[in-house]
Amino acid sequence: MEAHVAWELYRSFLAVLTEGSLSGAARSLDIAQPTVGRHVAALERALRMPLFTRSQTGLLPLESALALRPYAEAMSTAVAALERAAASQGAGVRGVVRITASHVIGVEVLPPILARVRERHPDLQIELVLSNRMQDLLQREADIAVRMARPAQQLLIARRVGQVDVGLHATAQYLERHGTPATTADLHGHALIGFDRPTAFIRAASKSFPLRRETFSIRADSDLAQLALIRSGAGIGACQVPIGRRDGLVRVLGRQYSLLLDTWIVMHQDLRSSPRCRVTFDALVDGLKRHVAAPVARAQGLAPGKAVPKKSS
Amino acid sequence: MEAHVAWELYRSFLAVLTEGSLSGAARSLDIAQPTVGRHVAALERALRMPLFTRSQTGLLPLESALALRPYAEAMSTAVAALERAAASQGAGVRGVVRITASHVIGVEVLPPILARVRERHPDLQIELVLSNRMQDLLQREADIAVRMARPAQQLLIARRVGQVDVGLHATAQYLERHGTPATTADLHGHALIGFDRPTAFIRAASKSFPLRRETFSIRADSDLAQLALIRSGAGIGACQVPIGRRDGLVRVLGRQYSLLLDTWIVMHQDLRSSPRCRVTFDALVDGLKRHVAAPVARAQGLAPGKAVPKKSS
DNA sequence: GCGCTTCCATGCATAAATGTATAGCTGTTG
DNA sequence: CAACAGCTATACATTTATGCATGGAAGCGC
Repeated sequence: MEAHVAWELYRSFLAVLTEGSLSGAARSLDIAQPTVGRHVAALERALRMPLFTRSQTGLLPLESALALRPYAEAMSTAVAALERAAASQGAGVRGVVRITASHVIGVEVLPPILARVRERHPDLQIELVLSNRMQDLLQREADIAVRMARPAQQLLIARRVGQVDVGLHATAQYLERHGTPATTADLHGHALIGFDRPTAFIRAASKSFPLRRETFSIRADSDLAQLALIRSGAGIGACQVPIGRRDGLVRVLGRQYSLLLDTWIVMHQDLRSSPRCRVTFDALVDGLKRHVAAPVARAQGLAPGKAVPKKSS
Repeated sequence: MEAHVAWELYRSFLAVLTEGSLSGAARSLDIAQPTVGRHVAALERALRMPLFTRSQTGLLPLESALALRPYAEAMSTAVAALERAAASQGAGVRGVVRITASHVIGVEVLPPILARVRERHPDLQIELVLSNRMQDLLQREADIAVRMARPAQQLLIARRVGQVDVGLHATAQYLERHGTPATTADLHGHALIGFDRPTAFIRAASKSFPLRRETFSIRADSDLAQLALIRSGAGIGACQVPIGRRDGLVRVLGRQYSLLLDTWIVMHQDLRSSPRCRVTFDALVDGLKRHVAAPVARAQGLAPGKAVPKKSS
């Protein structure tokens, strides 16, 4: 490894890795193809190891290159975060905020909240990254995350917005046709919508009630697909109670099947002083509190208000 | 913010930030001072914001520069990690491993363990980073960490090596001169060695027994200093039981003052396949298990073996 | 098999970044 | 107050990196 490796080389290296060819990398970086080729060659010389096997169809990364890839990606996300921060400098709510959330939250819950923020702050730009892996706040892949677990890192600011209840739901039409199950045993013979391969979350949920792949007659790994299936009357499946309620779904077996998920809004503490993040953070806390707490916890408990229809517990 | 900011500029930016002057940065990067000046100017132009106020005595970073600093540092640590990984490519146990641990562990416990590893693997180089903030594994500031808490990130491999017991200790000479306290009340009047400003760890410990600054007649924030004070017979203070035992210290009030710390060895899972990290990880697990478990848990409990002398509980 | 596209590698003219030398300013020291 | 050491900024020669044009090789579709 030579004295100084120019950081540019790493940028080209990563581009080749993601594009799969010198030409592609050159296009994406808006530089000339020979330049990228020279960068890769220089890097290989500097690190004293081959990184790719050249062919006429592109560059095939060697194991060594793959091993280095995560680090180059870390550089890249750092650059992205820096430039995001730079673009948002100065007072006022402007610039880009990247939010990460689960697919369901991102599709079903966040849009109206974000629309409202944007209306109040037209100079604010929002990027929504939907992903179920949530490890990326420290690396600054996102500025703010909506999570279903208390974050353990002390560099993060976390605000709990409450617990969201997950229960079994179906459409009224489905239940009219197939009957409303009154006990767990009644679920047999129903079209149950569930997961295909278990995720970490499902494994955790299995502690409350046994869940096996074979239990379900309709399987989909995408939460959104499951939700869509429930909505279209395909059967009985799990979804967040506030969403089911909003969409006129009927909750089945009530609190017998209930999974309370802690919900947190999380942000890196460095961003506390950034107006754009501050505002978005507060809006998310507010919006999700409204989504999570008010109608649900009460409908679930004993408080008055519009109760979930046809509760059968 | 302009289309493409050369990554080199960020390197120079960070160097100026840490060195405080263009000339200093140039020296540290081994390039010419005007080059660094041009880099900073180019970056300011690209980001459309001033970053420093120039003076004849150096460059003073503006708030904007300070806000961007963490990101530039993230880039830098990514580069360091990449180059570390690159240097250790190929089979065999060679290259650099960075280990982070608390000051006490790093000074009192790790050296013999690391010496043994190094003897077995002469091509292995070890960097020891002592710090009580432990947030840095994901950012790859270090490859392996010795922690006192279960890590919550799922990208990390963690192995529990047991619980290390922390108790009150003093030298035999001190106790001969001042008497051995038999009850908590007896501690009054003794020279108690403790913290100056409470840390997160101390706040957590306070849940077990009340700790206040005023309790102590000798205060030092450095764990190592406290340990040195105990060793030199200055008074009674807390230290890890295995260390006290090894150094011939006498435990005071035995299990009445006992704080059990879970001890974990943690590594990023990407490094699993790296022989150098693998070997070091295993050696740390083994060495710390030996340090933590064997003599202590037994001496503390009821198993036979060389008991801690003069136990007074 | 022929054209078409896409890829990498090479040679060469040009543009860009770098280093050297130097001037000017500031703060410190005797 | 003069000498000195440290810093930045500028001018200019030179090295270095880049882009462009081109050649050859491989895959794809007709």
